[in-house]
Amino acid sequence: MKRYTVSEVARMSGVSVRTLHYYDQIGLLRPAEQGGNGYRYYGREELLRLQQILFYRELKFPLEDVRRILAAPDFDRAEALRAHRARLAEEAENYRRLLQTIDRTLADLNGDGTMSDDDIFYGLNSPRQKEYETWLVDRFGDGMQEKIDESRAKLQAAGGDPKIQAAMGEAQDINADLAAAMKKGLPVDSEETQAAVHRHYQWVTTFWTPDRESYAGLGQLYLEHPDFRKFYDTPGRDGLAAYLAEAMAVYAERTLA
Amino acid sequence: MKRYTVSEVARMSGVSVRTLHYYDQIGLLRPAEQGGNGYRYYGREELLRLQQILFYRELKFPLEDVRRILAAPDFDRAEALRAHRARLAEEAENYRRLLQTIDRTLADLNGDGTMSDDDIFYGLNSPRQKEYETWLVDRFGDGMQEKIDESRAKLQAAGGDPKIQAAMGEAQDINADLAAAMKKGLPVDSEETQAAVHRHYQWVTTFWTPDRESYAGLGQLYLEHPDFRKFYDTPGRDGLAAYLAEAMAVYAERTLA
DNA sequence: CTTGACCCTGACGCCGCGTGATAGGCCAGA
DNA sequence: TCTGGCCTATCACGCGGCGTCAGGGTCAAG
Repeated sequence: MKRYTVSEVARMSGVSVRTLHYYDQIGLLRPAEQGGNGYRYYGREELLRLQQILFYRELKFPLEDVRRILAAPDFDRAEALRAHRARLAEEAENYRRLLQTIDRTLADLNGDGTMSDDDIFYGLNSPRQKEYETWLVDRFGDGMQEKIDESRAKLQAAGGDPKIQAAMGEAQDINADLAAAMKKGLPVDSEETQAAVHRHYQWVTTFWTPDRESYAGLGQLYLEHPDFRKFYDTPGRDGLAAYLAEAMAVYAERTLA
Repeated sequence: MKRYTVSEVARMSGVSVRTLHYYDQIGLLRPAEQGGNGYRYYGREELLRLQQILFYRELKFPLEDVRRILAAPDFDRAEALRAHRARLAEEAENYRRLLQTIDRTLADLNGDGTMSDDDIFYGLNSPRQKEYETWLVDRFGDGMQEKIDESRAKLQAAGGDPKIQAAMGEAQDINADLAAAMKKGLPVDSEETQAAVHRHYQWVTTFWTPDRESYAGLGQLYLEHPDFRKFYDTPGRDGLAAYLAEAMAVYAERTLA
Protein backbone atom coordinates (compact mmCIF):
# COMPACT_ATOMS: atom_id res chain seq x y z
CA MET A 1 0.00 0.00 0.00
CA LYS A 2 1.53 3.20 -1.20
CA ARG A 3 1.97 6.04 1.21
CA TYR A 4 2.41 9.66 0.28
CA THR A 5 4.03 12.42 2.27
CA VAL A 6 2.55 15.90 2.48
CA SER A 7 4.68 17.34 -0.29
CA GLU A 8 3.83 14.46 -2.58
CA VAL A 9 0.12 14.91 -2.02
CA ALA A 10 0.58 18.64 -2.45
CA ARG A 11 2.29 18.16 -5.80
CA MET A 12 -0.35 15.75 -7.02
CA SER A 13 -3.36 17.69 -5.88
CA GLY A 14 -2.25 21.24 -6.35
CA VAL A 15 -2.86 22.32 -2.78
CA SER A 16 -0.13 23.61 -0.47
CA VAL A 17 1.48 21.71 2.36
CA ARG A 18 0.10 24.29 4.72
CA THR A 19 -3.38 23.49 3.47
CA LEU A 20 -2.88 19.83 4.29
CA HIS A 21 -1.75 20.77 7.77
CA TYR A 22 -4.77 22.94 8.11
CA TYR A 23 -7.19 20.31 6.88
CA ASP A 24 -5.73 17.91 9.37
CA GLN A 25 -6.06 20.45 12.13
CA ILE A 26 -9.74 21.13 11.48
CA GLY A 27 -10.43 17.46 11.06
CA LEU A 28 -11.34 17.71 7.41
CA LEU A 29 -8.68 15.39 6.05
CA ARG A 30 -6.76 13.21 8.47
CA PRO A 31 -3.69 11.32 7.26
CA ALA A 32 -3.96 7.54 7.12
CA GLU A 33 -1.27 7.23 9.72
CA GLN A 34 1.12 9.41 11.61
CA GLY A 35 4.33 7.58 12.40
CA GLY A 36 6.36 7.96 15.56
CA ASN A 37 8.21 10.82 13.93
CA GLY A 38 5.01 12.80 13.56
CA TYR A 39 5.08 12.66 9.77
CA ARG A 40 1.74 12.55 7.95
CA TYR A 41 1.25 9.72 5.50
CA TYR A 42 -1.70 9.58 3.13
CA GLY A 43 -3.09 6.64 1.18
CA ARG A 44 -5.34 6.30 -1.82
CA GLU A 45 -8.48 6.68 0.24
CA GLU A 46 -7.34 10.03 1.52
CA LEU A 47 -6.54 11.17 -2.00
CA LEU A 48 -10.06 10.38 -3.06
CA ARG A 49 -11.45 12.23 -0.12
CA LEU A 50 -9.26 15.18 -1.01
CA GLN A 51 -10.74 15.20 -4.47
CA GLN A 52 -14.19 15.52 -3.04
CA ILE A 53 -13.05 18.26 -0.73
CA LEU A 54 -11.54 20.23 -3.58
CA PHE A 55 -14.66 19.84 -5.60
CA TYR A 56 -16.78 21.48 -2.93
CA ARG A 57 -14.12 24.02 -2.15
CA GLU A 58 -14.06 25.09 -5.77
CA LEU A 59 -17.78 25.67 -5.52
CA LYS A 60 -17.08 27.91 -2.56
CA PHE A 61 -18.67 25.74 0.07
CA PRO A 62 -17.36 26.64 3.54
CA LEU A 63 -15.00 23.90 4.68
CA GLU A 64 -17.18 23.24 7.68
CA ASP A 65 -20.06 22.39 5.36
CA VAL A 66 -17.78 20.19 3.30
CA ARG A 67 -16.87 18.31 6.43
CA ARG A 68 -20.50 17.74 7.28
CA ILE A 69 -21.41 16.66 3.79
CA LEU A 70 -18.59 14.15 3.61
CA ALA A 71 -19.15 12.98 7.17
CA ALA A 72 -22.69 11.80 6.48
CA PRO A 73 -22.79 9.45 3.52
CA ASP A 74 -26.56 9.52 3.57
CA PHE A 75 -26.60 13.28 3.50
CA ASP A 76 -28.61 14.67 0.65
CA ARG A 77 -25.87 16.06 -1.51
CA ALA A 78 -28.24 17.02 -4.27
CA GLU A 79 -30.24 19.15 -1.90
CA ALA A 80 -27.11 20.79 -0.58
CA LEU A 81 -25.97 21.52 -4.10
CA ARG A 82 -29.29 22.99 -5.07
CA ALA A 83 -29.37 25.26 -2.04
CA HIS A 84 -25.83 26.30 -2.72
CA ARG A 85 -26.59 26.88 -6.35
CA ALA A 86 -29.14 29.48 -5.41
CA ARG A 87 -26.56 31.39 -3.42
CA LEU A 88 -24.02 31.22 -6.23
CA ALA A 89 -26.62 32.40 -8.70
CA GLU A 90 -27.25 35.42 -6.53
CA GLU A 91 -23.58 36.17 -6.39
CA ALA A 92 -23.25 35.77 -10.14
CA GLU A 93 -26.14 38.12 -10.64
CA ASN A 94 -24.57 40.56 -8.26
CA TYR A 95 -21.31 40.58 -10.19
CA ARG A 96 -23.19 41.20 -13.36
CA ARG A 97 -24.82 44.24 -11.81
CA LEU A 98 -21.50 45.53 -10.58
CA LEU A 99 -20.06 45.32 -14.06
CA GLN A 100 -22.95 47.37 -15.33
CA THR A 101 -22.48 49.95 -12.64
CA ILE A 102 -18.86 50.29 -13.64
CA ASP A 103 -19.74 50.57 -17.28
CA ARG A 104 -22.27 53.26 -16.60
CA THR A 105 -19.84 55.11 -14.43
CA LEU A 106 -17.12 54.92 -17.03
CA ALA A 107 -19.52 56.20 -19.63
CA ASP A 108 -20.47 59.09 -17.41
CA LEU A 109 -16.95 60.08 -16.51
CA ASN A 110 -16.15 63.47 -17.86
CA GLY A 111 -12.96 64.10 -19.76
CA ASP A 112 -11.29 65.46 -16.67
CA GLY A 113 -12.01 62.34 -14.72
CA THR A 114 -14.54 63.83 -12.35
CA MET A 115 -17.92 62.37 -11.78
CA SER A 116 -21.05 63.88 -10.44
CA ASP A 117 -22.66 62.60 -7.30
CA ASP A 118 -25.79 61.77 -9.16
CA ASP A 119 -23.89 59.55 -11.50
CA ILE A 120 -21.91 57.85 -8.87
CA PHE A 121 -24.86 56.53 -6.98
CA TYR A 122 -27.13 55.65 -9.79
CA GLY A 123 -27.95 51.99 -9.84
CA LEU A 124 -26.56 51.16 -6.45
CA ASN A 125 -28.49 49.13 -3.97
CA SER A 126 -31.50 49.55 -6.14
CA PRO A 127 -34.29 47.27 -5.16
CA ARG A 128 -35.01 44.90 -7.97
CA GLN A 129 -37.36 47.40 -9.56
CA LYS A 130 -34.71 49.68 -10.90
CA GLU A 131 -32.76 46.82 -12.20
CA TYR A 132 -35.22 46.13 -14.91
CA GLU A 133 -35.33 49.71 -16.03
CA THR A 134 -31.58 49.76 -16.05
CA TRP A 135 -31.43 46.75 -18.23
CA LEU A 136 -33.77 48.24 -20.72
CA VAL A 137 -31.86 51.48 -20.86
CA ASP A 138 -28.57 49.70 -21.12
CA ARG A 139 -29.64 47.41 -23.84
CA PHE A 140 -31.69 49.65 -25.97
CA GLY A 141 -30.37 53.05 -25.19
CA ASP A 142 -32.43 55.94 -24.00
CA GLY A 143 -32.72 57.67 -27.30
CA MET A 144 -35.52 55.21 -27.73
CA GLN A 145 -38.31 57.72 -27.86
CA GLU A 146 -37.34 59.48 -31.05
CA LYS A 147 -36.46 56.35 -32.88
CA ILE A 148 -39.73 54.85 -31.91
CA ASP A 149 -41.80 57.81 -32.95
CA GLU A 150 -39.98 57.91 -36.22
CA SER A 151 -40.46 54.29 -37.06
CA ARG A 152 -43.92 54.04 -35.71
CA ALA A 153 -45.58 55.44 -38.78
CA LYS A 154 -43.97 53.00 -41.14
CA LEU A 155 -44.74 50.00 -39.05
CA GLN A 156 -48.32 50.79 -38.37
CA ALA A 157 -49.27 52.22 -41.73
CA ALA A 158 -48.30 49.17 -43.69
CA GLY A 159 -49.71 46.77 -41.18
CA GLY A 160 -46.28 45.28 -41.11
CA ASP A 161 -43.12 45.71 -43.04
CA PRO A 162 -42.33 42.43 -44.79
CA LYS A 163 -38.75 42.63 -43.61
CA ILE A 164 -39.91 42.81 -40.04
CA GLN A 165 -42.34 40.01 -40.58
CA ALA A 166 -39.48 37.94 -41.84
CA ALA A 167 -37.46 38.75 -38.78
CA MET A 168 -40.31 37.69 -36.54
CA GLY A 169 -40.68 34.47 -38.43
CA GLU A 170 -37.00 33.81 -38.13
CA ALA A 171 -37.28 34.20 -34.36
CA GLN A 172 -40.03 31.61 -34.29
CA ASP A 173 -37.97 29.24 -36.40
CA ILE A 174 -34.95 29.52 -34.21
CA ASN A 175 -37.08 28.95 -31.20
CA ALA A 176 -38.53 25.80 -32.71
CA ASP A 177 -35.05 24.52 -33.50
CA LEU A 178 -33.91 25.12 -29.98
CA ALA A 179 -36.93 23.45 -28.50
CA ALA A 180 -36.33 20.46 -30.73
CA ALA A 181 -32.71 20.22 -29.67
CA MET A 182 -33.68 20.40 -26.04
CA LYS A 183 -36.36 17.75 -26.40
CA LYS A 184 -33.88 15.46 -28.05
CA GLY A 185 -31.80 15.80 -24.92
CA LEU A 186 -28.85 17.28 -26.77
CA PRO A 187 -26.28 18.96 -24.55
CA VAL A 188 -26.05 22.71 -24.82
CA ASP A 189 -22.68 22.45 -26.48
CA SER A 190 -23.85 19.99 -29.12
CA GLU A 191 -23.34 20.95 -32.70
CA GLU A 192 -27.02 21.23 -33.44
CA THR A 193 -27.79 23.38 -30.45
CA GLN A 194 -24.85 25.64 -31.11
CA ALA A 195 -25.94 25.99 -34.71
CA ALA A 196 -29.32 27.20 -33.53
CA VAL A 197 -27.66 29.60 -31.13
CA HIS A 198 -25.55 30.84 -34.00
CA ARG A 199 -28.73 31.62 -35.92
CA HIS A 200 -30.01 33.40 -32.85
CA TYR A 201 -26.85 35.42 -32.62
CA GLN A 202 -27.14 36.41 -36.26
CA TRP A 203 -30.69 37.39 -35.63
CA VAL A 204 -29.71 39.56 -32.69
CA THR A 205 -27.07 41.34 -34.73
CA THR A 206 -29.79 42.84 -36.89
CA PHE A 207 -30.43 45.24 -34.05
CA TRP A 208 -27.50 44.86 -31.69
CA THR A 209 -24.00 43.47 -31.80
CA PRO A 210 -23.12 42.19 -28.37
CA ASP A 211 -19.68 41.11 -27.33
CA ARG A 212 -18.98 37.93 -25.45
CA GLU A 213 -20.06 39.14 -22.09
CA SER A 214 -23.11 40.98 -23.29
CA TYR A 215 -24.36 38.04 -25.21
CA ALA A 216 -24.02 35.77 -22.21
CA GLY A 217 -25.74 38.48 -20.21
CA LEU A 218 -28.57 38.58 -22.70
CA GLY A 219 -29.06 34.89 -22.11
CA GLN A 220 -29.29 35.51 -18.39
CA LEU A 221 -31.81 38.23 -19.06
CA TYR A 222 -33.94 35.86 -21.09
CA LEU A 223 -33.90 33.53 -18.16
CA GLU A 224 -34.34 35.91 -15.30
CA HIS A 225 -36.86 38.39 -16.53
CA PRO A 226 -40.36 37.15 -17.11
CA ASP A 227 -40.93 39.67 -19.85
CA PHE A 228 -38.42 37.82 -21.99
CA ARG A 229 -38.86 34.43 -20.55
CA LYS A 230 -42.49 34.28 -21.50
CA PHE A 231 -41.43 33.86 -25.09
CA TYR A 232 -39.40 30.76 -24.39
CA ASP A 233 -40.97 28.91 -21.50
CA THR A 234 -44.23 28.13 -23.17
CA PRO A 235 -46.37 25.12 -22.28
CA GLY A 236 -44.58 22.02 -23.46
CA ARG A 237 -41.29 23.84 -23.59
CA ASP A 238 -40.52 24.21 -19.92
CA GLY A 239 -36.91 24.98 -19.25
CA LEU A 240 -36.20 26.33 -22.71
CA ALA A 241 -35.10 29.71 -21.39
CA ALA A 242 -32.60 28.03 -19.09
CA TYR A 243 -31.42 25.80 -21.89
CA LEU A 244 -30.94 28.74 -24.21
CA ALA A 245 -29.19 30.80 -21.57
CA GLU A 246 -26.63 28.10 -21.01
CA ALA A 247 -26.19 27.48 -24.69
CA MET A 248 -25.68 31.18 -25.27
CA ALA A 249 -23.04 31.27 -22.56
CA VAL A 250 -21.21 28.43 -24.25
CA TYR A 251 -21.51 30.08 -27.63
CA ALA A 252 -20.28 33.37 -26.26
CA GLU A 253 -17.31 31.79 -24.60
CA ARG A 254 -16.29 29.84 -27.64
CA THR A 255 -16.97 32.21 -30.46
CA LEU A 256 -17.25 35.79 -29.37
CA ALA A 257 -14.56 38.28 -28.52
CA MET B 1 -23.11 73.74 10.32
CA LYS B 2 -24.87 70.54 11.18
CA ARG B 3 -22.98 67.88 13.02
CA TYR B 4 -23.91 64.24 13.11
CA THR B 5 -23.02 61.62 15.68
CA VAL B 6 -21.95 58.13 14.72
CA SER B 7 -25.37 56.61 15.15
CA GLU B 8 -26.95 59.35 13.06
CA VAL B 9 -24.50 58.81 10.25
CA ALA B 10 -25.02 55.10 10.60
CA ARG B 11 -28.74 55.44 10.25
CA MET B 12 -28.47 57.72 7.25
CA SER B 13 -25.89 55.74 5.36
CA GLY B 14 -26.79 52.22 6.33
CA VAL B 15 -23.40 51.28 7.70
CA SER B 16 -22.83 50.20 11.29
CA VAL B 17 -21.33 52.30 14.04
CA ARG B 18 -18.51 49.80 14.23
CA THR B 19 -17.77 50.41 10.59
CA LEU B 20 -17.43 54.13 11.24
CA HIS B 21 -15.05 53.40 14.07
CA TYR B 22 -13.10 51.15 11.81
CA TYR B 23 -12.93 53.64 8.97
CA ASP B 24 -11.66 56.21 11.41
CA GLN B 25 -9.08 53.80 12.70
CA ILE B 26 -7.67 52.96 9.28
CA GLY B 27 -7.78 56.59 8.26
CA LEU B 28 -10.39 56.12 5.58
CA LEU B 29 -12.99 58.44 7.02
CA ARG B 30 -12.03 60.81 9.81
CA PRO B 31 -14.74 62.74 11.66
CA ALA B 32 -14.82 66.50 11.12
CA GLU B 33 -14.05 67.03 14.79
CA GLN B 34 -13.67 65.07 17.92
CA GLY B 35 -14.81 67.04 20.98
CA GLY B 36 -13.24 66.89 24.37
CA ASN B 37 -15.52 64.03 25.24
CA GLY B 38 -14.01 61.92 22.48
CA TYR B 39 -17.24 61.83 20.49
CA ARG B 40 -16.96 61.73 16.72
CA TYR B 41 -18.87 64.40 14.85
CA TYR B 42 -19.32 64.32 11.07
CA GLY B 43 -20.34 67.09 8.71
CA ARG B 44 -21.71 67.20 5.21
CA GLU B 45 -18.33 66.83 3.64
CA GLU B 46 -17.70 63.59 5.46
CA LEU B 47 -21.08 62.29 4.39
CA LEU B 48 -20.18 62.90 0.78
CA ARG B 49 -16.89 61.17 1.24
CA LEU B 50 -18.69 58.25 2.81
CA GLN B 51 -20.90 58.05 -0.25
CA GLN B 52 -17.86 57.70 -2.43
CA ILE B 53 -16.37 55.12 -0.13
CA LEU B 54 -19.52 53.05 -0.23
CA PHE B 55 -19.61 53.25 -3.98
CA TYR B 56 -16.18 51.71 -4.29
CA ARG B 57 -16.82 49.27 -1.50
CA GLU B 58 -19.91 48.03 -3.28
CA LEU B 59 -17.71 47.37 -6.27
CA LYS B 60 -15.51 45.28 -4.00
CA PHE B 61 -12.50 47.54 -4.07
CA PRO B 62 -10.21 46.83 -1.09
CA LEU B 63 -10.57 49.68 1.38
CA GLU B 64 -6.90 50.45 1.05
CA ASP B 65 -7.39 51.09 -2.65
CA VAL B 66 -10.39 53.24 -1.90
CA ARG B 67 -8.26 55.32 0.41
CA ARG B 68 -5.65 55.81 -2.26
CA ILE B 69 -8.17 56.70 -4.91
CA LEU B 70 -9.89 59.27 -2.74
CA ALA B 71 -6.62 60.60 -1.39
CA ALA B 72 -5.35 61.67 -4.80
CA PRO B 73 -7.87 63.89 -6.58
CA ASP B 74 -5.82 63.72 -9.73
CA PHE B 75 -5.73 59.96 -9.60
CA ASP B 76 -7.05 58.37 -12.74
CA ARG B 77 -10.29 56.95 -11.49
CA ALA B 78 -11.33 55.77 -14.92
CA GLU B 79 -8.19 53.75 -15.24
CA ALA B 80 -8.69 52.24 -11.80
CA LEU B 81 -12.24 51.37 -12.67
CA ARG B 82 -11.24 49.73 -15.91
CA ALA B 83 -8.58 47.64 -14.24
CA HIS B 84 -11.00 46.66 -11.54
CA ARG B 85 -13.65 45.88 -14.09
CA ALA B 86 -11.42 43.27 -15.62
CA ARG B 87 -11.09 41.50 -12.30
CA LEU B 88 -14.80 41.62 -11.65
CA ALA B 89 -15.49 40.26 -15.10
CA GLU B 90 -13.24 37.33 -14.36
CA GLU B 91 -15.05 36.66 -11.13
CA ALA B 92 -18.41 36.90 -12.83
CA GLU B 93 -17.27 34.49 -15.48
CA ASN B 94 -16.00 32.17 -12.80
CA TYR B 95 -19.35 32.13 -11.03
CA ARG B 96 -21.07 31.31 -14.25
CA ARG B 97 -18.81 28.31 -14.71
CA LEU B 98 -19.46 27.18 -11.18
CA LEU B 99 -23.18 27.26 -11.82
CA GLN B 100 -22.68 25.07 -14.85
CA THR B 101 -20.56 22.68 -12.87
CA ILE B 102 -23.30 22.37 -10.29
CA ASP B 103 -25.91 21.83 -12.95
CA ARG B 104 -23.87 19.11 -14.54
CA THR B 105 -23.27 17.47 -11.21
CA LEU B 106 -26.91 17.59 -10.27
CA ALA B 107 -27.76 15.99 -13.57
CA ASP B 108 -25.31 13.21 -12.86
CA LEU B 109 -26.42 12.53 -9.34
CA ASN B 110 -27.86 9.11 -8.89
CA GLY B 111 -31.17 8.65 -7.17
CA ASP B 112 -29.55 7.72 -3.90
CA GLY B 113 -27.63 10.96 -3.77
CA THR B 114 -24.22 9.52 -4.40
CA MET B 115 -22.00 10.71 -7.16
CA SER B 116 -19.31 8.98 -9.06
CA ASP B 117 -15.74 10.18 -8.94
CA ASP B 118 -15.73 10.79 -12.63
CA ASP B 119 -18.56 13.21 -12.32
CA ILE B 120 -17.32 15.00 -9.35
CA PHE B 121 -14.33 16.60 -10.90
CA TYR B 122 -15.65 17.65 -14.21
CA GLY B 123 -15.65 21.35 -14.80
CA LEU B 124 -12.93 22.44 -12.46
CA ASN B 125 -10.90 24.92 -14.29
CA SER B 126 -8.36 27.02 -12.45
CA PRO B 127 -4.88 26.81 -13.93
CA ARG B 128 -3.66 24.70 -11.10
CA GLN B 129 -6.71 22.51 -11.41
CA LYS B 130 -5.96 21.80 -15.03
CA GLU B 131 -2.95 19.81 -13.93
CA TYR B 132 -5.13 18.10 -11.49
CA GLU B 133 -7.63 17.16 -14.13
CA THR B 134 -4.89 15.67 -16.19
CA TRP B 135 -3.80 13.67 -13.25
CA LEU B 136 -7.35 12.47 -12.78
CA VAL B 137 -7.76 11.47 -16.35
CA ASP B 138 -4.56 9.49 -16.11
CA ARG B 139 -5.91 7.69 -13.16
CA PHE B 140 -9.53 7.18 -13.95
CA GLY B 141 -9.73 7.22 -17.69
CA ASP B 142 -11.65 9.62 -19.83
CA GLY B 143 -15.02 8.00 -20.40
CA MET B 144 -16.56 10.92 -18.58
CA GLN B 145 -17.80 12.97 -21.45
CA GLU B 146 -20.43 10.61 -22.73
CA LYS B 147 -21.87 10.03 -19.32
CA ILE B 148 -22.20 13.73 -18.81
CA ASP B 149 -23.91 14.29 -22.10
CA GLU B 150 -26.22 11.43 -21.52
CA SER B 151 -27.29 12.64 -18.15
CA ARG B 152 -28.11 16.14 -19.20
CA ALA B 153 -31.45 14.94 -20.42
CA LYS B 154 -32.50 14.15 -16.89
CA LEU B 155 -31.92 17.67 -15.75
CA GLN B 156 -34.11 19.09 -18.42
CA ALA B 157 -36.78 16.48 -17.95
CA ALA B 158 -37.02 17.46 -14.32
CA GLY B 159 -39.06 20.53 -15.22
CA GLY B 160 -39.20 23.80 -13.36
CA ASP B 161 -40.76 25.79 -10.59
CA PRO B 162 -44.54 25.58 -10.82
CA LYS B 163 -44.91 29.22 -9.84
CA ILE B 164 -42.82 30.29 -12.76
CA GLN B 165 -44.71 28.00 -15.04
CA ALA B 166 -47.91 29.62 -13.90
CA ALA B 167 -46.55 33.08 -14.62
CA MET B 168 -45.51 31.99 -18.10
CA GLY B 169 -48.92 30.48 -18.71
CA GLU B 170 -50.57 33.70 -17.64
CA ALA B 171 -48.54 35.58 -20.20
CA GLN B 172 -49.76 33.22 -22.89
CA ASP B 173 -53.35 33.67 -21.80
CA ILE B 174 -53.17 37.41 -21.88
CA ASN B 175 -51.64 37.24 -25.28
CA ALA B 176 -54.46 35.10 -26.57
CA ASP B 177 -57.05 37.52 -25.20
CA LEU B 178 -55.35 40.44 -26.87
CA ALA B 179 -55.10 38.63 -30.17
CA ALA B 180 -58.80 37.81 -29.99
CA ALA B 181 -59.70 41.41 -29.32
CA MET B 182 -57.58 42.57 -32.20
CA LYS B 183 -59.08 40.08 -34.60
CA LYS B 184 -62.56 41.17 -33.62
CA GLY B 185 -61.53 44.60 -34.76
CA LEU B 186 -62.11 46.14 -31.35
CA PRO B 187 -60.56 49.57 -30.86
CA VAL B 188 -57.66 49.74 -28.46
CA ASP B 189 -59.73 51.64 -25.94
CA SER B 190 -62.54 49.12 -25.95
CA GLU B 191 -63.52 47.62 -22.65
CA GLU B 192 -62.41 44.15 -23.58
CA THR B 193 -59.02 45.23 -24.82
CA GLN B 194 -58.40 47.40 -21.82
CA ALA B 195 -59.36 44.53 -19.55
CA ALA B 196 -56.70 42.40 -21.21
CA VAL B 197 -54.19 45.20 -20.85
CA HIS B 198 -55.09 45.43 -17.20
CA ARG B 199 -54.24 41.78 -16.82
CA HIS B 200 -51.00 42.47 -18.57
CA TYR B 201 -50.25 45.31 -16.22
CA GLN B 202 -50.93 43.10 -13.22
CA TRP B 203 -48.66 40.50 -14.70
CA VAL B 204 -45.88 43.02 -15.17
CA THR B 205 -46.15 44.16 -11.57
CA THR B 206 -44.94 40.78 -10.43
CA PHE B 207 -41.47 41.91 -11.39
CA TRP B 208 -41.73 45.63 -12.01
CA THR B 209 -44.10 48.44 -11.11
CA PRO B 210 -43.93 51.01 -13.85
CA ASP B 211 -45.51 54.45 -13.68
CA ARG B 212 -47.54 55.93 -16.47
CA GLU B 213 -44.67 56.93 -18.66
CA SER B 214 -42.71 53.76 -18.11
CA TYR B 215 -45.62 51.54 -18.93
CA ALA B 216 -46.31 53.37 -22.15
CA GLY B 217 -42.60 53.16 -22.89
CA LEU B 218 -42.67 49.45 -22.31
CA GLY B 219 -45.41 49.13 -24.90
CA GLN B 220 -43.32 51.03 -27.39
CA LEU B 221 -40.40 48.85 -26.58
CA TYR B 222 -42.49 45.78 -27.32
CA LEU B 223 -43.20 47.26 -30.68
CA GLU B 224 -39.85 48.72 -31.53
CA HIS B 225 -37.61 45.98 -30.42
CA PRO B 226 -37.48 42.66 -32.23
CA ASP B 227 -36.38 40.85 -29.10
CA PHE B 228 -39.73 41.63 -27.51
CA ARG B 229 -41.77 41.87 -30.61
CA LYS B 230 -41.07 38.29 -31.57
CA PHE B 231 -43.37 37.23 -28.78
CA TYR B 232 -46.35 39.13 -30.13
CA ASP B 233 -46.06 39.30 -33.88
CA THR B 234 -46.35 35.63 -34.53
CA PRO B 235 -47.73 34.18 -37.76
CA GLY B 236 -51.42 34.90 -37.90
CA ARG B 237 -51.09 37.67 -35.36
CA ASP B 238 -49.39 40.33 -37.40
CA GLY B 239 -49.63 43.74 -35.88
CA LEU B 240 -50.34 42.53 -32.38
CA ALA B 241 -47.31 44.32 -30.97
CA ALA B 242 -48.51 47.59 -32.43
CA TYR B 243 -52.00 46.96 -31.17
CA LEU B 244 -50.77 46.21 -27.69
CA ALA B 245 -48.45 49.19 -27.65
CA GLU B 246 -51.30 51.54 -28.41
CA ALA B 247 -53.60 49.86 -25.95
CA MET B 248 -50.94 50.14 -23.27
CA ALA B 249 -50.51 53.83 -24.00
CA VAL B 250 -54.24 54.33 -23.53
CA TYR B 251 -54.25 52.29 -20.35
CA ALA B 252 -51.30 54.19 -18.97
CA GLU B 253 -52.86 57.55 -19.63
CA ARG B 254 -56.19 56.64 -18.14
CA THR B 255 -55.23 54.61 -15.13
CA LEU B 256 -51.66 55.11 -14.08
CA ALA B 257 -50.06 57.89 -12.10
C1' DC C 1 29.32 12.46 9.66
C1' DT C 2 27.80 16.07 7.03
C1' DT C 3 24.73 18.15 4.04
C1' DG C 4 20.60 19.56 2.26
C1' DA C 5 16.01 18.53 1.52
C1' DC C 6 12.38 17.32 3.79
C1' DC C 7 9.18 17.17 8.11
C1' DC C 8 7.01 19.08 12.44
C1' DT C 9 4.55 22.64 15.68
C1' DG C 10 3.36 27.24 17.01
C1' DA C 11 2.23 31.76 16.17
C1' DC C 12 1.12 36.00 13.76
C1' DG C 13 -1.03 38.31 9.80
C1' DC C 14 -4.55 39.23 6.36
C1' DC C 15 -9.56 41.92 5.62
C1' DG C 16 -13.67 43.98 7.15
C1' DC C 17 -15.80 44.26 10.26
C1' DG C 18 -19.36 41.61 14.40
C1' DT C 19 -19.69 41.12 19.00
C1' DG C 20 -18.82 41.45 23.38
C1' DA C 21 -16.76 43.74 27.88
C1' DT C 22 -16.09 47.70 30.50
C1' DA C 23 -16.34 52.42 31.46
C1' DG C 24 -17.77 56.99 30.95
C1' DG C 25 -21.06 61.04 28.85
C1' DC C 26 -25.73 63.15 27.89
C1' DC C 27 -30.23 64.39 28.79
C1' DA C 28 -35.05 64.00 30.57
C1' DG C 29 -37.96 63.30 34.38
C1' DA C 30 -38.76 62.95 39.57
C1' DT D 1 -29.67 66.93 42.05
C1' DC D 2 -30.09 62.38 41.51
C1' DT D 3 -31.49 58.50 38.76
C1' DG D 4 -32.12 55.83 34.91
C1' DG D 5 -31.74 54.76 30.23
C1' DC D 6 -29.54 55.36 26.15
C1' DC D 7 -25.80 57.22 23.99
C1' DT D 8 -20.57 57.20 23.37
C1' DA D 9 -15.72 55.56 23.84
C1' DT D 10 -11.70 52.06 23.75
C1' DC D 11 -9.83 47.38 23.93
C1' DA D 12 -9.79 42.89 22.41
C1' DC D 13 -11.15 38.47 20.43
C1' DG D 14 -13.14 36.06 16.58
C1' DC D 15 -14.28 34.63 11.84
C1' DG D 16 -12.17 31.74 7.19
C1' DG D 17 -8.62 29.84 4.85
C1' DC D 18 -4.85 29.67 4.65
C1' DG D 19 0.52 32.35 3.71
C1' DT D 20 4.52 32.96 5.90
C1' DC D 21 8.01 33.09 8.98
C1' DA D 22 10.68 31.05 13.16
C1' DG D 23 12.80 27.40 15.46
C1' DG D 24 13.75 22.81 15.60
C1' DG D 25 13.69 17.50 14.42
C1' DT D 26 14.34 13.66 10.58
C1' DC D 27 15.74 11.24 6.50
C1' DA D 28 18.60 9.69 2.70
C1' DA D 29 22.54 10.26 -0.13
C1' DG D 30 27.44 10.95 -0.41
